[in-house]
Amino acid sequence: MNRVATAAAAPDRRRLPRGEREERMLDAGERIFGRRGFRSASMEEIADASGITKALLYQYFGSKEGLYEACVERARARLFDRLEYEAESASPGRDRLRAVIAAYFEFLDEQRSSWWLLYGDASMNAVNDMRRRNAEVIASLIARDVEGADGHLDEEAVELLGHLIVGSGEQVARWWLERPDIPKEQAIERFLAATEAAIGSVLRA
Amino acid sequence: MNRVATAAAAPDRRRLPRGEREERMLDAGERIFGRRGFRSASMEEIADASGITKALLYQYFGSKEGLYEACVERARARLFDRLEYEAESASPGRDRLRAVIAAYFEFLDEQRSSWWLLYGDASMNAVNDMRRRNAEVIASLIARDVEGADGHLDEEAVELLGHLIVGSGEQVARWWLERPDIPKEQAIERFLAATEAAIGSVLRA
Amino acid sequence: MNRVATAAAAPDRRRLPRGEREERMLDAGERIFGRRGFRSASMEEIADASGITKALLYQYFGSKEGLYEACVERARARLFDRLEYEAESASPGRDRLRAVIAAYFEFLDEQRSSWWLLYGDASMNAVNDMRRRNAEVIASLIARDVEGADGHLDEEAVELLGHLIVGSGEQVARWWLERPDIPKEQAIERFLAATEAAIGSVLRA
Amino acid sequence: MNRVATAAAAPDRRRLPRGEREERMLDAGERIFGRRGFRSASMEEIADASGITKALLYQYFGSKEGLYEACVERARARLFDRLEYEAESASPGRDRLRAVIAAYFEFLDEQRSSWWLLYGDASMNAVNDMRRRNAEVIASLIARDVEGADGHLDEEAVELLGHLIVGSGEQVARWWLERPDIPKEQAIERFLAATEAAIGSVLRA
DNA sequence: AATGAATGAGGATTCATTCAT
DNA sequence: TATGAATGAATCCTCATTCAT
Repeated sequence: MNRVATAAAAPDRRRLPRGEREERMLDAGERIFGRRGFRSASMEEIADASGITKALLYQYFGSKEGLYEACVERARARLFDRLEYEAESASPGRDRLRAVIAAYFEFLDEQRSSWWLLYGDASMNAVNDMRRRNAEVIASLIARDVEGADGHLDEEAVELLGHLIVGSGEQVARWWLERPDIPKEQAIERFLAATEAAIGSVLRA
Repeated sequence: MNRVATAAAAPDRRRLPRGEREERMLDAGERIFGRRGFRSASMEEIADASGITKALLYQYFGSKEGLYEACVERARARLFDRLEYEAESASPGRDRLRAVIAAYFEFLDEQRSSWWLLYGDASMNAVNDMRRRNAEVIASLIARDVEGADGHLDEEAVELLGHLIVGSGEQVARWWLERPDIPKEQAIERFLAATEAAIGSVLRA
Repeated sequence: MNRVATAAAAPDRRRLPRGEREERMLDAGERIFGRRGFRSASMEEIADASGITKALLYQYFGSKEGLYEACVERARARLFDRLEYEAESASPGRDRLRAVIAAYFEFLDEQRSSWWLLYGDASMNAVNDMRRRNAEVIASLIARDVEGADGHLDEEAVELLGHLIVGSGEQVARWWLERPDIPKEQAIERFLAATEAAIGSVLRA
Repeated sequence: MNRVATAAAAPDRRRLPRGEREERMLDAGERIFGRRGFRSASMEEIADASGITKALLYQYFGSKEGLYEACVERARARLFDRLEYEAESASPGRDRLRAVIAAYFEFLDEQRSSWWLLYGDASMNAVNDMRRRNAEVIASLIARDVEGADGHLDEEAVELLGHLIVGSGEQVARWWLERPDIPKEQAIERFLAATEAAIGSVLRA
């Protein structure tokens, strides 16, 4: 019964548009995976947390791993959309780098819940793939700036820098998030200084 | 029964001194955890691989987690003993840094099997604890060198550098181990350049 | 698949209403716990005996202890529903007491299989809790009869009587069930005589 | 080394006379079985608690069940030696009954640790056997008193009384030990009144 | 007489996943 | 589309017990 319901008022069950249901599942997944890690999280708990049944989770995402990947992907997109937007908006050079790094720390600060998906379970392929992709994006940002200035470019040096920055960003984030006494601005300036110096030094060599 | 055996050669069954058995269990643990990750590895498989029964594994290490931690600890010790030895042997400054970094890449190259224990499952506390300890060791190495030269020292800057180097070292390792075409010396020089520049730049700021 | 089955007769597999399955699990639990005792009984065996999988047992009862408690509870209810029904039906005084005691021996005689759940594993909390509750019920039956007659009442004396009767009933049952040569009526009359005398003597004191 | 030691000063290891070692094992068994129940208690824990090795436990008692039975037996002896001593010392009739019951409550009060062995795990044969033996002892005490007075005797009535008293004594003990506010004397008087009345009423019938 | 190393077997519990409805 | 009932397969861990020394 309750079939003909005004779309707006229907309080909780049934008849959510596909997109919205999906979003809720991802929210729950993010929360639970974040809390427990991939292996320890159970589909049961995720289903409960999103208020739908396990069977539906499988209909939407196929498997636990599928759901996990979708969660990681969404979290990554949230971060990188922002970083790329900052990169576009700022003028090249040091300012652009600062803008991107600042946005990164901003993100960490705001989205503590989802950060785990980005750095969490290193044993998952999805996480390592993401690290690789992130390194590539960073490498290409570097390449663009440098190319502009100079014209030629050592591909592999830039690649190494991409990974180096991804790794340092990850561990510095882990550290900073547990040190609430360190002011964000200080962390940003130092990370910026280190990164800029590293890039310069490697590319100049 | 009691087949006539030369006391020395009796290969593996029964009555080994505690230390030796322990070593074999850790070997097996390292191998299997490395192959499968913490959660997917089963105590059964590890027991089989070390030629003993699960029960004995529990008698020695108390729990799966206990065994895992012992494995991580041993692998870490192998690495850091070496790094610290190099740090002692070399003269301060750039040479010392190069010696340590070179030893690090050497280790990666030789001990692919155990590297996973160091960087493997970020969801395990043991791994994160290890990252923290490693960052502290690195920070104190930096501090020693810098103090010598100058006398005062920004504690938190050095701390950040410790974590930054741990993180970049981890991800650069991950990358380099999958790129057999990149010569070790090149990787070392670039990582050295980046690291030295980062240290200098952060401490000078 | 889906062998042509008359909807009604399909004997046991798949898709039973919750209540019915539950009942069958409890039957099996009662049988197996009764045979082996709590600790020696295995969930495996109980699952097999009820024709389902262990997992379902856990879905319904949460744990072995949960299942055990449910079994004890059901057996206790079977007994006490009957005793209380008899107590209501009979007229106060000696007749009521005889009716209740007779019903108790009747129950013992008919439900040998479930009696173990009531007196079985004294080390289980569930059993001790049950003894306490039974003592309370008996105490309140006594209290009602006596109050009617007289008006005032020593609470603690009645409490002691409740426990005394629970204990003697338990052990006399244990004894009588192993002495098939003792006629039920004789046992009833003697237990009645003892109980009535005990009540009178304690309350009069 | 340390072979020729003065018997008195040898601090802890080796060279305990058999009897004393055995006593320590039984002490530990009593403590641990009492705390955990038969099935949950582990030989490991008992060995640790008595400061000797599991293997020795097996050498002395053969099996876990053997050890348990020895513990039960010793505890039972402690109680019944006392009860029988009281029975001998007192003059026949009501005084004797009171003396025995008083000694019983005394024992409960003093030996809370061992009481569990007497009433503990109803699923163990040893406990049920003991209940039977206790019932027989009590029956024979009753028989002796009554015979003296009168000459003839209904065997089965006395037998029932034995079990009735064992059972009520057990449950009343369970109750009283959890009700520290009930004075011992009151409990004794009431239990005495009930028991005497029960005996009288059954034997007269 | 006493030990510590070692084992075999079993048991509870959990989970991803499927299927009838 | 959505559900709740059901499963099969693993997995960790514990224990009584034995045996070489």
